[in-house]
Amino acid sequence: MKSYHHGNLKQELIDCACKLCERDGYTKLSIRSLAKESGVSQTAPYRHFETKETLYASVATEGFKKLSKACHIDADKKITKKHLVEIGCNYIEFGLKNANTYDLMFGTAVGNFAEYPELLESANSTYENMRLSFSKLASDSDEVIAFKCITLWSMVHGLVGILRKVQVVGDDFEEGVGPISTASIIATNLEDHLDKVLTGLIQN
Amino acid sequence: MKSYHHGNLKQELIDCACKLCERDGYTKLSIRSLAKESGVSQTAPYRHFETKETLYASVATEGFKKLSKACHIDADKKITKKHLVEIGCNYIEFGLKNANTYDLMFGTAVGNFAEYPELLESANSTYENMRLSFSKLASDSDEVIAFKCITLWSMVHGLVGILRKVQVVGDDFEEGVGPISTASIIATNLEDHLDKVLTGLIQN
DNA sequence: AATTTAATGTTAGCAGTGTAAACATGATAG
DNA sequence: CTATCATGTTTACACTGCTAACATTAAATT
Repeated sequence: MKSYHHGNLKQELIDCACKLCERDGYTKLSIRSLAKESGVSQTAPYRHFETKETLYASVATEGFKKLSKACHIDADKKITKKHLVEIGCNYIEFGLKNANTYDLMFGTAVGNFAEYPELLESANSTYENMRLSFSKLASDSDEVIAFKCITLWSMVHGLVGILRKVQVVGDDFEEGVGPISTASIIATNLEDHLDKVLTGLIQN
Repeated sequence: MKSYHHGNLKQELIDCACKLCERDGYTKLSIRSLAKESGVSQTAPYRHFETKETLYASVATEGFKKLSKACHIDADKKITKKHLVEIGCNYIEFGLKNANTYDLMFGTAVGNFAEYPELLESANSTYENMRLSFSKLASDSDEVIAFKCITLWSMVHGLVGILRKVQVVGDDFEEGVGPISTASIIATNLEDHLDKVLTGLIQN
């Protein structure tokens, strides 16, 4: 016989939401189905999440934590360009392998991060980690470091978007000239590619 | 007295959808509200759009046409790096000024472009235009041109995403070091920025 | 010109959604 | 032991995408 109180509902809902979000995309996720999945009444989740956006925020928070971890390289030692390439590759790999979660993190489903302290914290910490890596690469000023950081971020973020989108666009172009084949070449030589575009950004 | 047949419903629905999509975001758009707006019964749109995704596809198609136009530079004459920077700036400007439409075009709301011939055509033609511009810049091989094109595209696409996202992330960093202030510097010096990152990509 | 057909509209209704309000249960603090 | 409060349930509302059956009228065929 099951007890009236679940005991660990909030965490179970988040875990389940993360799983379903990644499997079907966040648009397919409904609070009701989530509740059913956890064997609980359809409005029970509202005791833990004020609105659906709050739930989204929790899933996105988990996403940023994972992204942060994926992009972390443990090096007290001096960081080289190679490390940055590695960070970029890991970032892109995360974006491609967790595409649906990535959409939630960088789309408009959660309107204002500032309303969700944990989300804000995890997102900022992802940025901060990247920034630290750059700061270990060269003795640039803080402003220059921040600049390089945003630039790298937008590069890898853009690659994730385009590499994904291009797979969905028909390829009635000549061999080797269309977006799909081109993107797939880039995708299979990610390291080389990142190395190349990073060269314009940093020296050494 | 109004006639039973509207006469131009499909186009009116598309126009209205474009407007509402851009104003409120595509998630807020409902077929029913759209129908009401056009003074027609709630299921009338289904005579012109099989599913909601079909409607999305039409809006996205309009978006790609506008983007294509925004990125077009008329130059039979030789193209320079400056022109590419201009294309990039126009692209980013479009993405920022038509953010909600841009989401529809590059998000997952329309799953498979190949199912919507007009959308496919308009998206591919946007790419083809960019490619042509690059081909007039230098006498590279087709493969190299395609490569540069995808690279530029992912750069500007990424900048659109990050510049937008960053505005939504709280900025509890030191002055000039956080993502918001950094991004805003980039945004207000877009030309310089693009020029810099493009330099690694092309020579001349 | 008359008639059939196909395109385009309407009405009614289903199943699913987010969310609020009122109530039930039971863990915990006094 | 009792009162409180977090957490669960039931019920209900307004909204959504979409389907089926029917109505109207423009266009095609005879």
